[in-house]
Amino acid sequence: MLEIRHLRTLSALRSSGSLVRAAQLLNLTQSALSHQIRLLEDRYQAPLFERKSMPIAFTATGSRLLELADKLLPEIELAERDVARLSQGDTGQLRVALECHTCFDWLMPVMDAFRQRWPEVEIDLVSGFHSEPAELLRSGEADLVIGSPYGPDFTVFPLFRFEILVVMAQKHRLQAQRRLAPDDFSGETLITYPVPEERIDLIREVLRPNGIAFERRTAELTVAVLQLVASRRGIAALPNWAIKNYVDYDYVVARPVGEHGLWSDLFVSVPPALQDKAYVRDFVSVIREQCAASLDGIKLLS
Amino acid sequence: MLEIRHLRTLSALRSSGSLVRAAQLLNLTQSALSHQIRLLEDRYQAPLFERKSMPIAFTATGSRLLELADKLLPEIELAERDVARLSQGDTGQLRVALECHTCFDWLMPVMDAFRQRWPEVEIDLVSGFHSEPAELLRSGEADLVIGSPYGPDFTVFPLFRFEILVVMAQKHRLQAQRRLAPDDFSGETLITYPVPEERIDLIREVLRPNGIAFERRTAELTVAVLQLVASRRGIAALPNWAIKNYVDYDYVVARPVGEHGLWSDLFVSVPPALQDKAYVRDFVSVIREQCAASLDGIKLLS
DNA sequence: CGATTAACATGAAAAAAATTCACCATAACA
DNA sequence: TGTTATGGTGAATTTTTTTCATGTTAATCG
Repeated sequence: MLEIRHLRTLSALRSSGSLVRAAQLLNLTQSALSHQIRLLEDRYQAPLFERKSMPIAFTATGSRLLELADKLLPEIELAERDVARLSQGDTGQLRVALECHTCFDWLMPVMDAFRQRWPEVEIDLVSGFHSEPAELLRSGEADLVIGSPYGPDFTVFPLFRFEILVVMAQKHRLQAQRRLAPDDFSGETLITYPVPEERIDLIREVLRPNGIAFERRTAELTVAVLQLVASRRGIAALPNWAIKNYVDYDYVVARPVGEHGLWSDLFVSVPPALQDKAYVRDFVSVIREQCAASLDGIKLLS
Repeated sequence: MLEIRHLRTLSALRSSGSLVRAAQLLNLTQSALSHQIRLLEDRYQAPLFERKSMPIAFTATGSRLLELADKLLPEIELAERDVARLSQGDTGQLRVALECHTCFDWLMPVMDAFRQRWPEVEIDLVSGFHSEPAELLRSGEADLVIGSPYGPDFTVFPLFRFEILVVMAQKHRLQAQRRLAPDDFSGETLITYPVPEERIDLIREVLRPNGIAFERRTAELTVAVLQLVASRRGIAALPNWAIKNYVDYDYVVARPVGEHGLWSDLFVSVPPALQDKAYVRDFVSVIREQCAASLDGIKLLS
């Protein structure tokens, strides 16, 4: 029997273009999806999509089912939100604190989508870059932190993993290196956001453990950081998605760090009292979905 | 997770008014539905309906989900028919033969619904009352027979069980009996359709085994049979649903036969070649659904 | 060109879920 | 006050879904 689950799979398949990534989106294995699709194809006696192409191409049958999914899935989400409102009451507050400046890039569209879905929940950004986000959570000034996981005191929802790349000006002395080693940073000036050193992955994971000497200079905004980099005042370490456009247009050059690159994981942490709120869970889903769709090269967690 | 199955359950629950009958409609046990509903209620933290009332009354949450079901289920059926058409080709022919005259009563609306759903399938009634329906099937003059099961040569789909009641004129000598025994029929005139004796359940199951002597007279149409009964030319044995209105308006009187009543089972038989055709299966579903909804006192089979 | 990687398929095993079975409780009813 | 019909529940069972381990194929790269 056709089930909603199958429609979600089809939909994820289209938006991700491959079984592997659709599986990530759905928190399933690729194998599970393969079986799932095979069952559907058995049932309808017809293939649903062409696997050889990238992205996959849907057949007429597949497209018809996708059309169904497009009609049904939004209705279902709407209904489930209505039901959640009926039983949990509809008012709420969601003061979001950010641990990393760059997250702004994707948070704004996410918040817009969220406001549409939960008009009665007041969502706000807590401008808490200067104090420790965990403190905001503990003190009750924020309801939700996006950044490192603050378990076990708080309930943690995994978001995604992304690579931190080092950006430098065109024709920088390090441009020749395909990948950067710790020693390469000796004597360089690092442009960062104005946060404590331990909050900067490159310093915490690479420079300090290896005792590398470096200069540091700060800027508030991503564009400002990149502007400084481009004008040869130093190099910076930023998430791959945040710099993609600048790299594509040759404004700056990006290089991975170390053998496997420098990766960072992002989580949502909320007080246990909020963990079952439908709007909180929905907020997490919206982040995951939007980021998976719009941010290149990230890997959804768990 | 909410699934289509749950929406079907909700829908069946509304149209049948009780867990027991909804279960019949869905070919499940009452227990399965009870568990299913409990899971939903756990998930949404709210009851979906009031069990104490008859028919059950839905809560706001339940109603919202029903609203969803009403929106989704028709879309799903439409999509699945479209998909079936894509893979099986869309033309087809369905020549239906009837074993029992009274089935006309419900077959017309069913055929109308079917034509709406499968406009490209040519559905027709084979006027085959005079020859043996099984013969029509074997000779290829009909594609589908409604009546007794013609397995194992043909594929059989169960429809429903109904009670055959004996109808008599007001103040008939047998009216005093709550239930009729074989001997009560001695010397009575039985009004039947013009078909062989072995096709008439009352004769085959009750009168002949007990060696009861009786007269017989035939009429083509149900109204004609009832007219003869009402004007005291004899008694007749007819399905409970066929006579309900006449009994309700005191045109005739109905009595069950024997301790447990005389029950008959109805099936659809098709040649194996047609058994997997989506439109055939859909035809069967439409019959089951429409009859369960509109015919009083029937029990869906299997 | 062989090695490596990435994508999807597949059978068996495991896990999870749905369903049935057997039984209980309750209310309506004759 | 039994009788019947309804729905609930835990345990057992069956079915379905998912994972695991592994295979195949095609593309990529040094």
